[in-house]
Amino acid sequence: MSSPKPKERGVARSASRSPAMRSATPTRPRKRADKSEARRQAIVAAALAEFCARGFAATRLDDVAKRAGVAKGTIYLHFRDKEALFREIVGTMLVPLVAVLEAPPPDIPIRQALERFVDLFVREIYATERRNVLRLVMTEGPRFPELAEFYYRNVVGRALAAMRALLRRAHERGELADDTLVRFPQLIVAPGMVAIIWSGLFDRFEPLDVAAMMRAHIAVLFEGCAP
Amino acid sequence: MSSPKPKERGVARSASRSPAMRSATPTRPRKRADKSEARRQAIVAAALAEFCARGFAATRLDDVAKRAGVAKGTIYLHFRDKEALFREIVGTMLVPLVAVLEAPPPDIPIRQALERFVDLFVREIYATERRNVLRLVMTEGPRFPELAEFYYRNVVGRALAAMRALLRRAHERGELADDTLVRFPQLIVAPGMVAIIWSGLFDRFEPLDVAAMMRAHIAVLFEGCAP
DNA sequence: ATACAATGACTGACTGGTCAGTCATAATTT
DNA sequence: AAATTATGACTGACCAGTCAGTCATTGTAT
Repeated sequence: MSSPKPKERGVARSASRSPAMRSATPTRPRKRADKSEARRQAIVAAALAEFCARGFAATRLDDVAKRAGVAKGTIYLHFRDKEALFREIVGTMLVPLVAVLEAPPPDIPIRQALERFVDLFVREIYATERRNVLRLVMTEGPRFPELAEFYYRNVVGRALAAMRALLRRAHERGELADDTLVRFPQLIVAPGMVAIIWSGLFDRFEPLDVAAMMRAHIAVLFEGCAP
Repeated sequence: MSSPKPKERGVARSASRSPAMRSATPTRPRKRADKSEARRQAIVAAALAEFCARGFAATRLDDVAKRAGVAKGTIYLHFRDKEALFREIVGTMLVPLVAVLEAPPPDIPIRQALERFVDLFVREIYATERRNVLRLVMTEGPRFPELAEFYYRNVVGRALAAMRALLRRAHERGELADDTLVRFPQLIVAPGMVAIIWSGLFDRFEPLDVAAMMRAHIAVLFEGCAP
């Protein structure tokens, strides 16, 4: 938190464009900054892979550097230390998605809204690297209290609040029999979380069709399982 | 698997009794072996706490020894290495519970059976150290393929199979509208898993009443959430 | 019963290897 | 040439695992 060595650029990076923009083709523009940014991306990608495979403590920065095709010292030009690199990864990749959840409430039946949510989850999280990021948060969170707090404030808390608002509106409109789901919005996402854990542990023994399971879940929630 | 140094005693320990049994009170018997066993227990308990708090890679055996009130070398008299100690812990604490699940199927309505299951989960897992063991498996499993396999074969797979059998019987008896839950028994336990993760990450921000949530879950499953 | 010897559980300083983070030097860009 | 960026050998801390030595307990002899 003290030494200002690596400028620890905030989230808004790669936005500016040098005012004295060279007249060269804009498709291969400023050499220096671009290469630097590309390296940064390579490091982030490599680190994500290594952290996912080994966890925070067991990941070696030598391996990250090798995978990124970069010398170890280069990592320290972009990130203050191992933890900063870790935080960059887990703090960056999921936040944008929350905004989608918080978007103006579509005026459709609640069941349809939940089905859209399931689609979004499968498509934008489960089928992408974000799934691994989520798993990282679940597995490393207990050892990084600030990370857990960040996630509660910026991801989980907000997502759950949006979900709750959606459900409450539906309840008020008479689309839900009671307020159970409003009180426990976790019940909606639980199968998704379990699927993420399952995929990391047991998929090789018994693969799980997440999309089917989550659709089935919504169906049971609405229709009940009694005959 | 090779050097026979720590005798790696199997499950059946503390069974034998020296033939030349001393006539002293049987309530405070053989001093040496008892102390040894007590130490072993202390090490296991200390290791469980440390592994839960820091994860496998970041746990120091020096700390385990200190917490157990024992010298580091002593650990190696009881366990071949750090991993053997880890496996002892996670491989021991949950298996016995599975037998309960596989017990002769009680002849009660499926909903009641599931409510019993929820009770069992809350009482015997969530409210005990076993919750932390389960979390350890979820968080460290991806890095210990044999551990994941052991768990699939001896815990998760068996528990899910028992659950599936229970649900299938209910379906055949006409107590369930379709086979959704038979195909995805994970849907029954999902809220429990989420609760375990939640407790490690977010309980300090927003505590979660697991028992209430799981009861609500069963209720929604059976009654549906439509008005 | 008392003394003496054998046992082996326990100890903790030590070793060898690993790895995060540094910095003098080299390469590249301007 | 000056400035910026990248490199990788190096350092020092850290830690799993070892082993020679200690001593309480147990067994044996007097």
